[in-house]
Amino acid sequence: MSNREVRVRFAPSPTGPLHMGGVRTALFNYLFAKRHGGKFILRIEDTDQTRFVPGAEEYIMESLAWCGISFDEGIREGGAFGPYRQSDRKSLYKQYSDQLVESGAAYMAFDTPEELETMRTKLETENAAIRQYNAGTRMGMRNSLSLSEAEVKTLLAAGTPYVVRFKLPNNEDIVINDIIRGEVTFNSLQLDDKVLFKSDGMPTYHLANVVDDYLMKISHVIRGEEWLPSMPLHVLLYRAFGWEAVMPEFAHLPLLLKPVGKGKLSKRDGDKMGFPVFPMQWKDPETGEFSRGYREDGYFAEAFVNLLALLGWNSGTEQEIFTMQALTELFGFDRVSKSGARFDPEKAKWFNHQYLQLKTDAELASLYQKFLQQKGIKVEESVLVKIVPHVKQRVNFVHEMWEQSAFFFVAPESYDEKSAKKNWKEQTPELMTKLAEVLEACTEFTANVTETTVKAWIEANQHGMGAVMNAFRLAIVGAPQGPHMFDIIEVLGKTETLKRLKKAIETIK
RNA sequence: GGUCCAUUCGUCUAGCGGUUAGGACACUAGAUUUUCAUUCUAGUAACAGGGGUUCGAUUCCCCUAUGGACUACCA
Repeated sequence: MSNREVRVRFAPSPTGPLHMGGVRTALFNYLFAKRHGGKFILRIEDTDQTRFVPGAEEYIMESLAWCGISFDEGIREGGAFGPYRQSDRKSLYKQYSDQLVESGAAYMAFDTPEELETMRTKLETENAAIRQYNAGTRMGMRNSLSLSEAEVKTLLAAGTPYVVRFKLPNNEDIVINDIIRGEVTFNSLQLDDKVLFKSDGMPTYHLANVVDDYLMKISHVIRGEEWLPSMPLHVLLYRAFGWEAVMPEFAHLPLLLKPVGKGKLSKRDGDKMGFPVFPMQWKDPETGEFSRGYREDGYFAEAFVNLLALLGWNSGTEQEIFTMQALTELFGFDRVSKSGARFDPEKAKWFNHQYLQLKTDAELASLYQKFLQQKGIKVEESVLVKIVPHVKQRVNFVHEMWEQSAFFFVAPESYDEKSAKKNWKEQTPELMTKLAEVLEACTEFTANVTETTVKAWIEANQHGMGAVMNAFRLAIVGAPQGPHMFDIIEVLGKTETLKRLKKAIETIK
């Protein structure tokens, strides 16, 4: 690896919400930058004006901020290499395009979309081996290479729209080193003379990306595997510009695949299988349709980052839980795998479970209180601090604590029929009445004291643990669920406990 | 169709010529238990196939198969 300053960029296109695969690409860039004390840059690639989606740019920045992925330079952060939005750099690209045309590395093409379409279908029906617009076909098209100088002049004078195409070498092997994949070989005949500059006055991704990476002194291009096929074009561009000496190194990340079936992970999979594919909720400005997000679904940002980091990378140890800090110290491409990773929503939940257990009771109480507030339930945080430790290990998300602890806040309105049938026998009301007396007599209503007292009473009278406790649970909780009974009644307090017992005795038949 | 990339338990993965092929998620069983969970213990489960190279291949090479990506005046 060269010893120049590490400068990497995340270059999304603001055409919609950022997919979790995109977040992972950003994450790996960020980790690599931090690991090497380099800079991380956000560059917005919006050269296609027709695909602009309002709010997408903000969404990208907010999602990454939520994840704890920060930029050193970008449209908000500023920096010495700006502007960082390609539409704001528009005036810059034409000269580079012209430079290539002048040097003969590129040419002007006047073909209309219809003509291109005709060529493609013709080549397809002919079953031609090469269907690209390149050395094999370009002389049959209308461009500054096939037309005479006079014809080109006439077309230009008439204001005929044209694009600038890269002139690929004929039948040349291009061998490139990818940090993750090693040596990859392409032949120029299989590539095509890509459009570099569009007739609307904007550069295409290919030109803009190379020019900007050069101007921003990018040292490593880290992006998804879908870009691998255009790597040779980009390398050829660096050569054509004479920038090969400062060309960045390339690393193409494996893709995130669907949990089941074929293909890469898409929005549809999330809808179908009930998991988010976006970091945050997104409202489509056109349709008003909502897509769920990890944040809104109750995932901790740390858990989300952690699970993303392990999709395609591993530490080489058996450790699976990593803080962002730890990741920045350990991350390296030598441990990034080459093959695509199928996303497993079940394991995602497990990660959140792990992070939830790591939170302090006070933190969880505070988060849970916010959730309860939205539900219109007002509970003191001091009470929640007592409840949380009894339910946290049973849940993956803060909101799931509700179903595990609702009975703490609301006395049972009805009683689980199945459990009643099984546990509420003829002599149960009498037994519960006695139990109430035993509890009433407890001077201290802690779990410790009540448990010792009640158990002693059961034993002394040979009542049977199951007979008492199952009915007791039904009376207090209303269903066969929840934590340890004596922990529950300690939180409930003597008065409420006795009240519920009494009501159950009167109600359950 | 073409090009490129990939291929270890169902899934994420460790392995970098000699291992009882390891871990995690999920699953199953047992233990614990006042319910449901948790927890603990145990278990099922993989080198895509075929050729080489080698004393020896999961590991290196080739072919096949399968999967994926790309194949726009989109990124």
